[in-house]
Amino acid sequence: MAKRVTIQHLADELNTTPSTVSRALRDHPSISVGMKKRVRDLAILRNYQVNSIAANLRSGQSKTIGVIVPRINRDFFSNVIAGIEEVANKQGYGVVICQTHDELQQEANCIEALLRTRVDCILISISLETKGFEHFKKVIDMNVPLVFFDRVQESSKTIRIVNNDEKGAFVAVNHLIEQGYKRIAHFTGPGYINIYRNRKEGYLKALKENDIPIDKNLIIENKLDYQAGYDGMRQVMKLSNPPDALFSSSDYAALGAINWLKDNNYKIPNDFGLVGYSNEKFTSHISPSLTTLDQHSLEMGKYAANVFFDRFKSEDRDFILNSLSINPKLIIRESSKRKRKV
Amino acid sequence: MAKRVTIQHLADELNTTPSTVSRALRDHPSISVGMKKRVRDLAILRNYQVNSIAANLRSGQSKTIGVIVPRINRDFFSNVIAGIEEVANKQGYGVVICQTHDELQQEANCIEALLRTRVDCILISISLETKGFEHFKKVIDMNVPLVFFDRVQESSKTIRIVNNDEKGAFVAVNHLIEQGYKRIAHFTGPGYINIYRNRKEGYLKALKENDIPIDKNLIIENKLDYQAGYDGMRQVMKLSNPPDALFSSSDYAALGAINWLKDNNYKIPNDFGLVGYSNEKFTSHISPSLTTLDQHSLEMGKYAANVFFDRFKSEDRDFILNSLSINPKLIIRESSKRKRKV
DNA sequence: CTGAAAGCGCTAACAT
DNA sequence: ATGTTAGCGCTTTCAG
Repeated sequence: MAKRVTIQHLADELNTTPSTVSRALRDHPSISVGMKKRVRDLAILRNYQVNSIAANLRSGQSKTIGVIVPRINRDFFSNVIAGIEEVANKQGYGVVICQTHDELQQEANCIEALLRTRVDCILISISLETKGFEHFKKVIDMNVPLVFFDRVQESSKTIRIVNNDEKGAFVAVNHLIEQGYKRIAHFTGPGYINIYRNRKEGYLKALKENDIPIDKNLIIENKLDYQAGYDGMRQVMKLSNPPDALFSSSDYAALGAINWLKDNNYKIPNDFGLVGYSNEKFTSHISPSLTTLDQHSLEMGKYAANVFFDRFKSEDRDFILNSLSINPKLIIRESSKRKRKV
Repeated sequence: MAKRVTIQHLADELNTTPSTVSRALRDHPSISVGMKKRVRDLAILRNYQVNSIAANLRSGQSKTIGVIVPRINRDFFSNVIAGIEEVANKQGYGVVICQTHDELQQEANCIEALLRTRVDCILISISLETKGFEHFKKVIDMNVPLVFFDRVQESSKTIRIVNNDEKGAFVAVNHLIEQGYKRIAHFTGPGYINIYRNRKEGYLKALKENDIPIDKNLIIENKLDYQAGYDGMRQVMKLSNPPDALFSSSDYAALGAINWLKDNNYKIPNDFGLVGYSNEKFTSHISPSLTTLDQHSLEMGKYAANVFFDRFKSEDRDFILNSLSINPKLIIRESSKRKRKV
């Protein structure tokens, strides 16, 4: 086991001190170019690697950002993460990712783990099970900046980056109405989660503005995964007065719905129109391709990370807003395009 | 900024010393139950959190495993990661994840970053661009255990966890032949990557054993993403003697192929049969659903992590194998089921 | 059963 | 421009 080479070794070999080596390595202005070169050459030669652990302990910061998401294999989240990484890396920060699998207990575990590793900041999109704020208390107590994105905790004063879900839903449902659909169903998630509640609001608002009566039987709250979508579709289509369109708060549930419709010989978009949410990659590859809302996930990640770097790092900016809202963009595809336009 | 509570604070308040507090917290046998209780109660009361950075510096290990994958938003990789996390967390280890986006430069960056943070082990599936071993040298030099999985570096003596890709491919192609397909095309990736080379071997072997002539025009090497699949399909179908089936080394490329076929009015599986690779979740949701090979991704992750814990941690096991091979499982779905059986 | 003391590798005031 | 010194928070001999 070759012991790892430290700053001390380099100093000894160059007949100088650790401080000089440290400074040389980090391009400190008051070190002569000659010394810098000698130090660096030797560092490379000896295959020296900074020990960030030691550096972090000393400097009191870990130079890493902790990110907590429900699951990493969603395009939405993996793009957000990519955005965070882009900004963080540019600032010399690392990113560590945890997934909660949409479980509250796992979320608490993730927080504990990140706190122990002394991340400088936590960016989080909460799990489906998260209602309370207790497990975030510790983060606040330890003075670790906390930024919520997408699925946020609203009972707190902490910063939030969200989509304008209500507006997105409103635009989506209006689009369906324009295409001539009359009875529009809606798949939604738990009402205590901002995004689902807001999307439902947008849905209701669009119906009202178009004088379409609201039918509670057409609003289904479920897990929003593939199977829930499949089952939900069957459920609403068995009504005496079934819908002719669906606005789903999730692309996965919309996919389930599409497959139920296909299995039962409905023609999309003629018999039935659909709009999903999130612009997951598969939505453009399936047939019919799925109309959906793009949430600018990459940008959302960048914003979230920048909140930390701007708000908590530099005092020179007067960053007073607590909540940043990004407008989603409707991507119209085959599943809802009943009328052809020029 | 409330300064964070340390072991020293607790010691002061209890009129004891840091060593005692440290031991009490870690359930050291030679601390009285009374003391343990007092320490722990106070720790909770004061909201004490170990500073892993300090602990790691002292103990010389970070208790974290570094994982490097091409991209996290593939079901295959995210499942492998889940497997790794499961094993690691059980051992009190954390996991940090890096993605290379299939770029060599990013891969090198990830390695550097993980080395700096002094991860205790690196588990990696290499990028599409990775041919050499140079950037792994440093890992070996620093005595950090290195485990390859799935896409592995074969020119080294390091441990590898792989699928039996050749066998998987062999089984897949045999299945197509059994279903009556006569001319089977193949989409593959760079030949210097084990998985693609081995799958191609399996494909060739199956053809040979069934006395089917090999036609090089039917073997396409591309990026294996959706677009490459779409374009590749067009390319082979324009041949004077086009294929009637495809074995694709990637589910995404197979999806592209399916869509080209649909766009051109081919009927699947009657006119054309397809088999993909990896059992990505979407393969069961599209129509026709895609026959593919499941790689036991979760298990692969567990194996990879356990290699570290068994081989590098405990000396009591004689773990001599350098390469562990897992048999993939053919999942037969609509895209290749031409003959109906009982 | 508990305390004293040293040190992990690095950084940064404070010298010189 | 470089050296001296102290210490980040924890663990771990070694002594009682």
